[in-house]
Parts: sequence; C-alpha cells; structure tokens
Amino acid sequence: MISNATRSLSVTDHLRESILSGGLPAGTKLQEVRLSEELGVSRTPIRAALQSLAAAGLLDYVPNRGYVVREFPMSELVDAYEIRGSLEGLAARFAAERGLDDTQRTVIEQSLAAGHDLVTRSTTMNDHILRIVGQTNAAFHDTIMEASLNRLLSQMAQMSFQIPRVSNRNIIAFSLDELRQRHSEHYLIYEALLARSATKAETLMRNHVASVKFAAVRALRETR
Amino acid sequence: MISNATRSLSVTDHLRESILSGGLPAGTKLQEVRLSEELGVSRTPIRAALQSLAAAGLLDYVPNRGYVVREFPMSELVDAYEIRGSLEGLAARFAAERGLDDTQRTVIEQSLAAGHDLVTRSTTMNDHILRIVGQTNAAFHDTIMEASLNRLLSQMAQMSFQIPRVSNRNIIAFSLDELRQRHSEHYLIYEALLARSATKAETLMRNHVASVKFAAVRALRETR
DNA sequence: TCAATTAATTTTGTATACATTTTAAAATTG
DNA sequence: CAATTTTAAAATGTATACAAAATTAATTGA
Repeated sequence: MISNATRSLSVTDHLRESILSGGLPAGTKLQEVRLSEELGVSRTPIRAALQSLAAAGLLDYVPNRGYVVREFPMSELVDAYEIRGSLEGLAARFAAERGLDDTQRTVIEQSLAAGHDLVTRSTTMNDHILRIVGQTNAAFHDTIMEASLNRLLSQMAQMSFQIPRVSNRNIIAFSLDELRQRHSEHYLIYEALLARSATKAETLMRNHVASVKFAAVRALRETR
Repeated sequence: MISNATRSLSVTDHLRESILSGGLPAGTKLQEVRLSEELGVSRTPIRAALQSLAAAGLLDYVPNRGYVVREFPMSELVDAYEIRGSLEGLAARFAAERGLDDTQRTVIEQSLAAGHDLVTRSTTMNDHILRIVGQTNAAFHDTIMEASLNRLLSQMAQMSFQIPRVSNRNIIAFSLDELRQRHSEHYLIYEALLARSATKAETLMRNHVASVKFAAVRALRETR
C-alpha cells in the first residue's frame, strides 16, 4: 500500500487507485469491517478514506447505508473532456493574464524539448512513447494549471481526471502524425502564454483538448 | 444546529454555513476538542465534518497539524464567475442536446413566470425583490444543471458557489432595468433549450453569467 | 543572555467499545 | 403458502481511551 503521513491517507490513495484502475467496479459496496480486515487497519482510517472519496465524487454515500462505487456512464466520460477543455482553456487564459514565473517557464520548456526529441526521433508508435508523452504532456498541462493561480480551478481539473478510464492521461494521440500535431499545439499555446495573449491562449488550449478528446474517446470505445 | 440524518452531516452543514457567512474567517484554525465542546458532540463527527470540508476545498489540511479555513483571494472570487460561466454554458449545451423532461420544463416555466411577474409589477429595487429573484434564478439555473445529466458538472458548479461571499446567489442585478435584462436572457436561453440549439444555448448562458458577474463583482467590491 | 535540549502539554491519529440503524433471517398469522 | 411481524445478525454512527506527533514550556549549559 502507498506509504503516507497517516494511515487514512494511505487507505484513501489505495482505494482511489483501486477504483480508477477498475479493480473496484461501479456498484461495489465498500464495507468498513471488510476493508479494515483486508487492509489491516481499524475502521477509523477506513471511514476517513470513504468520506474523502465520497466528497471527491468517486463514491455514492447514503447515511446509515454506506458507500458504493459510483456509476460513470460513457456519456460522462466523454463529457469529462469537454469539461476539461473549458477548465484548461480558462487556466490558459488566466496564466496568460498573470504570466509564468521562471520555474514554470523552465518546466514547460523542458517538456517541449522532451516532446520535440520524441517526435523527431521516433519512427513508430508504441507504448513506451505513449508513456513518455503522457509524462511530458502532464507536466505541460499541470504547470499551466498551476500558473492560473486559482486553486478552485486546479481542484476541478483534478476532478475531471479522477474518473475511471479517463484517469489514464497517456493517450493523447494514436499515430505519430497526430502526436506531432499535439506537440505543435503545445508549442503554439506556449507562445501565446509568453505573448500574454489571453484569448488566444484560451482558444488554442480549448481546441487542443478537443483534439486530445478524439484520441481519448476512440481509446475509450475500443477498450470496451 | 441544522438537523440531519447523522451528527456528522449536521456538523458539516453548520461549519460550512459558518465559513460561507464569514463567521469563521480565513486563517481560523479549527481544533477538534474545542469544536466538540462548543457543539456538544464527540470528536468523531467533528473529524468527519472537517475531512469533508477539506475535500470540498473550504479548509486547508496538513497531516498531524489540523485544519484551517482557507484563504480566498479576491481574484479567485472574481474568477469563480468565469468558471461558473464556462460550467453553466456547458450545462446549457448538454441540456439542449439531451432535452428537458416535463418536470424540468414546468419548473423553468414557473421560474420564468415568477420572474416576469416581479419584473413587470415592481417599481423600485429592494431587498425583498432581490431575495425572490435569487430564488427563481436559482431554480432556473439548478434545473438546467440537472438537465445536463452530468454529476461531475453539477458537483463543480456546486463548488463554484460554495465560496465565501460568492455563495450569496441573490445579487444578479442592481437596477430594475438590469433585472429586466437578466430576465429576458433567461427567456432566450429557455427558447434555445426548447429548440435544442446546443451552441446557441451555451453562448447565451455564458454571456448571461458574464452579465451577472458585473453585478456580483460590483457587490463584492462594495462590501469590502 | 541565549541557544540548544529536554520535558510537559496539547493536538491529531488510531483502535475499540458501545449505540443506533439497517438488513437478513426466523417465526407467526391469516 | 404468502404476507406480516418479530427477532437476530450485521453494518454504520458515536464516544472514548490510548498512541503518536507537534507545540509549548522549562531546563540546561556555554
């Protein structure tokens, strides 16, 4: 189990991971004594974790009845990308308005450099590439979200990812050509941010996420 | 204290209300024993409430250090209306795509009728009007959010309101003229929903919330 | 005097016992 | 036998005792 400052946090991470990975499918009832025996802790940290995951929207809770892994209809998974597009678009706008600090610029430039390397050197698409791309892509998007200086927005963006089957941020393209396209979009967004062109940054980011949506939804439909 | 199925939920509601109303200002440390004595319950429901409010973004939590009412900079309060505009715009789009059921149409039509009454009969702006307007306005927006059939979106919209000083949904206009404008916007949005014009509904809703933002931000700046 | 260390206190984290509610099973009744 | 009621079991909610960490106060030593 993930090691953390408190057992409650460890249990929370563990259960979240189980839900997002599909190990605990929708409809699964999470019972306190059962979990406490399985995970070797008392009911107290279990309850804390369940409450936290319910607040995060992953569990349904009915007083005196307990917690159930909630259902995520396919429509909501697809919607999640629309929502993410709006939120990340806003983040890009705010980041452009407020500017990037040195660290943020560095992180983004490293992410772009890594992306450039991958895109120019690769000859065929494979899982390894997708994994690396997922990392650099996440760094790019997370940094812009951070630069928006808005915790509410960051929290919402976080939520739009913590959904089963959507939480895999690796799939943003299928072919190398698509990947090159995504990379050039990143580059244009970064330019807009540096130029402090708020509206442009927002539009570019929104369209970028819409492009990612194509690949992600295709992956969603294929895996089931 | 608010009566609920469990003490935990009552405490949660009570503390949330205290934070949103400003009774517990930013930076206030919420200590378990102190609260349990004040509210006459054990630490258990107190802890449950604190965890829940932290997950909702109202409290900052540091393991082994406890919970503190988080700071909401003015910029985030203003941003909240931008976020709300995007989210409600999406909700309007989804609602138009998916259609309204009979109950939802009825609720919205009643809200529009009440709004029409108020707008045509009133001669001067006052608190009573604002209160009624707040209610009918909330019914209108909540119903569209519900019709979006997206729980994640609803949850996020909920979050964009549960912010101190933003949580007062009554102020959407200052003059009667502005109020008439808001009302006509509602009417146009409803028309777009009935016509299943998704893009139109989204744009109208986004602009509508932007208009509300003017009044709300003016109120924000005035009250401090 | 003051910095560092130690000790005491306070606060949060966890386990557990008990209370209450829900759910399942058993018994009763028509 | 089916439907209802009663009873038993199991699950969640709450209180409390203890453990561990953090904070504060006291002590020590240069």
